[in-house]
Amino acid sequence: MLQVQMLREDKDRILTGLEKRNLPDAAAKIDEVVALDDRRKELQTQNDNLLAERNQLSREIGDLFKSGQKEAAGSLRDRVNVIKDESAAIETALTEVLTELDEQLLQLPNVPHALVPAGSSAEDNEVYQDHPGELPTPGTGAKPHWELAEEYGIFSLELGVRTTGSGFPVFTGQGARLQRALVNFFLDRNTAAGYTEYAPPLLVNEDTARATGQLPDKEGQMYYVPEDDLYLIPTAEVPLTNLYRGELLEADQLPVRLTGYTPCFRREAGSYGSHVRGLNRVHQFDKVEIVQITTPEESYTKLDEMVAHVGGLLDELNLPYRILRLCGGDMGFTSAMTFDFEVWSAAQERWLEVSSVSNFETFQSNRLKLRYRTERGTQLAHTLNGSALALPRIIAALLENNQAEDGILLPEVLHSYIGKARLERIK
RNA sequence: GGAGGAAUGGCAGAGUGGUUGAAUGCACCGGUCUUGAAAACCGACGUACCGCAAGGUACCGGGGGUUCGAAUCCCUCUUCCUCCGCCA
Repeated sequence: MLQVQMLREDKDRILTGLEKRNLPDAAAKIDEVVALDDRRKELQTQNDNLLAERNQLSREIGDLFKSGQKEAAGSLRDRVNVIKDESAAIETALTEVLTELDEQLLQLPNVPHALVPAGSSAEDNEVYQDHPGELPTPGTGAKPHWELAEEYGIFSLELGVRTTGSGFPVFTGQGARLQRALVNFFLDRNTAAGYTEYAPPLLVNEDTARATGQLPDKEGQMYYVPEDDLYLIPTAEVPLTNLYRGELLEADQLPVRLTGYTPCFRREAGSYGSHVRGLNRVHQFDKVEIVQITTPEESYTKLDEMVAHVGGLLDELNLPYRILRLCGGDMGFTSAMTFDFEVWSAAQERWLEVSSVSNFETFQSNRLKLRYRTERGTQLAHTLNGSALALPRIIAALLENNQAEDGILLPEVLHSYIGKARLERIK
């Protein structure tokens, strides 16, 4: 959530930024928020003054009672009762203004960083780091991962339909082992890089979902359990970042680095078709996430650091990838800058997104009330997160890119995790 | 699910209607003393909002109520602890 103070002091920069998102009527929306906040201040000041008078009179009434001056106390009490009525009326108005202000503020997306390109769709994304050299060509007859999955017994969508419904893959045998191997590999690398491992809850309450920005923006994308008013997490970002909701950190506690493995649940309402075959888009998938909490001065350095870390994981897996800097129109609601990692899927001959690394600046921390102490007082921290990494498309790419006569050749870093160097056909 | 108990500042822990934003101890920070450290002593020590400032307002788990006045009384919700039941 944007801070009103920022809207007041930095309107031009914010407008320039929001234009990159093609947000209609941005200027009018900002003006309205500021006007509401003006009204808020006015009402609050009025009310504070009334309450100050009430407190003063109450003290006098107390003194009068002690000295036995009952009549004098009575007349003061009448005056206090008048004040109470006035104050109640102002508070009603204040609550209305606050509600409206909150609603307006909730609708404003984060302001893209100056380096974020303008644009309306994925086509306007900037190729930040292209894959060097030729893309691998596995040769004619290369099979897409959903065919390989059958041949090698990696996962079954049919079994998922039996237990649950479409889009819930069941990993089997060496496929399940591969998945576990990748999770362990990622967690080991992340913890070695200084991230502390957490295993958070997979269901979260409404406050948590709102603080990281999933609500109200992505309401329909999350599975919801009405009985208990809980949401299944769409990413570990939600519980991990909320671990620090409401905290006031000392400067020497920063940066905070967290990592966690969780299944992720996404309704993906309305996306069907050939481009979502196999593991390309599923309702439940495994992901290892990294999160950082840091200062405004350091957050973009940390973003670079996280991008480098994720790139290192893909290097180790020997997967061809490129890095995109998302344009304003393609970026998430809460982000100020996002880098997407895409791996090349040789058989499908297309890029698959496997990681998204973002700096949210103070957008989340404002909702989280996540601050740290400086010499000049408290300040909102910056939050960042990224996938390191999302599993299904990594598996898809590993299968497709590494298929050979004698099996699927696994990258060396995985050998010890999976106990063998290649996956074998089961039929 | 049932029956009890509890929730106060970074921590521990007073406070059951009136200058209590809150005693006291510990921790932390500044200082005195010391060659240095410890000890001792002195001082400072919550957050948010409004205000140029002085200052004002709010906050003692959340919400609501009673009262001139609530950390303190009432209602309600949440969480934690103990016991019983159920259970991976």
